[in-house]
Amino acid sequence: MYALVDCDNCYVSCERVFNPRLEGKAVVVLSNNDGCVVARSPEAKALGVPEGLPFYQLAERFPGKEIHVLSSNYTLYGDMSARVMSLLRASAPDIFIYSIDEAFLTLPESEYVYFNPKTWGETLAAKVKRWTGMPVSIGVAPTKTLAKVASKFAKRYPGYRKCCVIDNDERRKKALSLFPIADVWGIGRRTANRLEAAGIRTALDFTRLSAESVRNAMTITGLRTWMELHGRDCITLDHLPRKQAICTSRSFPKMQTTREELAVPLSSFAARCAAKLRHEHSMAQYVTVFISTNPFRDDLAQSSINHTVALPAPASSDPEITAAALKALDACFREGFQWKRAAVIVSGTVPEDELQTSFLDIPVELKMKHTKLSAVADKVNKRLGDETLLLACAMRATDLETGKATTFRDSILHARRSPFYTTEIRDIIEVL
DNA sequence: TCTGGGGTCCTAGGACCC
DNA sequence: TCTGGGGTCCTAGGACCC
Repeated sequence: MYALVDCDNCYVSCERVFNPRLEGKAVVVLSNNDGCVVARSPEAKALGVPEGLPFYQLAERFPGKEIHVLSSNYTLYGDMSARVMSLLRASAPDIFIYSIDEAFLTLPESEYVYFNPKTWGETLAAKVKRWTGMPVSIGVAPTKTLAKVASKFAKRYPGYRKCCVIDNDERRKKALSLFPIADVWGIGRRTANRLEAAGIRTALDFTRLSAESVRNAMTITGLRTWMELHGRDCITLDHLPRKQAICTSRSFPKMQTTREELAVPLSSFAARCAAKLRHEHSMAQYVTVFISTNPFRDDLAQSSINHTVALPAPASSDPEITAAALKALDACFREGFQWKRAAVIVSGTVPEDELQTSFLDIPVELKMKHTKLSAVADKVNKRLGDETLLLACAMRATDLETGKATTFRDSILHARRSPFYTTEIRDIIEVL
């Protein structure tokens, strides 16, 4: 059996833990640069605030409504998630963290005789809430797709006391008959529209199709979902392979026009990619830079360009990845456009310990130097915060008025961000 | 004026090889 | 008139997830 543990409105709940005034209110959290709505409280959902709504349209669309708006605070959400996950890890032998707000737990079959999943789930949800402040909903079922279904019921109906179990055929069919096909894990908007047009409205309707017709219309991935809904466990998530590509991309608060303006954020993205590679114990063979204009501005010339540079040998250090990214930028930069967004993508990853055997002709001493430098950078930045130590090319020239050099991160808008309650000593809540 | 970020998997079709 | 057979690898595009 699997248990899916899902944080309720994760980002909003993180904020409410430290700002209880937000309880019971319509609350939304915005994306980077305060661009659009990425999380909503149930009250905001009830008002009809759609996900992805551009922030500037919020006041137009919902005049006179009291909606609390917050910038996203990923430092806080990441830390709160780690707290929740550590409790889950202690409660089950096998855990797979699926996203910042979800984890699948595998429940040991051998203990079923003594094990009541319903009581176990209710107890776990209550403990997570009491210890971290985070409300979670738990679904227990023989497959991951059914566990997802169960968790939605646990979330929707308070009667379940935060845990819904689907453990026999009668319950499975009953649940699926009440479950819209569009809400099934693995069925996206496109497929849902097609199915609904064919009169398939619930998950139960879908399970009544033949395996063959599902396979023909939706390929092997659709068939897996179909089998999972029938109670056959066939989606494996453990042993996730090394990431094949790692991407860091951002929109700019203001459009950029010169090569120099783009070089600063791209240096920062490159170093971020390098750090992610090192975290995975990987090295990359290719570095791609991607720049694009603002597609919403019909009045401006549009362009979207990318260029890939092959590294002489697999790399994961800030200097090597950054140098390649700037080389790629030189190759794709064009004058006469207003660039709104850029990305660095590192790909062709190999495990870092394969380096020695496969690439004997590289300058080993230089490589060692980069490795040591990166290790120091990781240590400093972990302790004192991201980008405490960074390459000079990731900084804008010193501002003559303030005497300060700034980074790309300094330019990102987050006007309504909450304090770093759990990770910064100066931000710890004072009780007066 | 203002519109997010980061991944995975699958398939079809073309290039290429013998 | 007639134009093989079988395989791999790569890429682009679509669909999905959070």
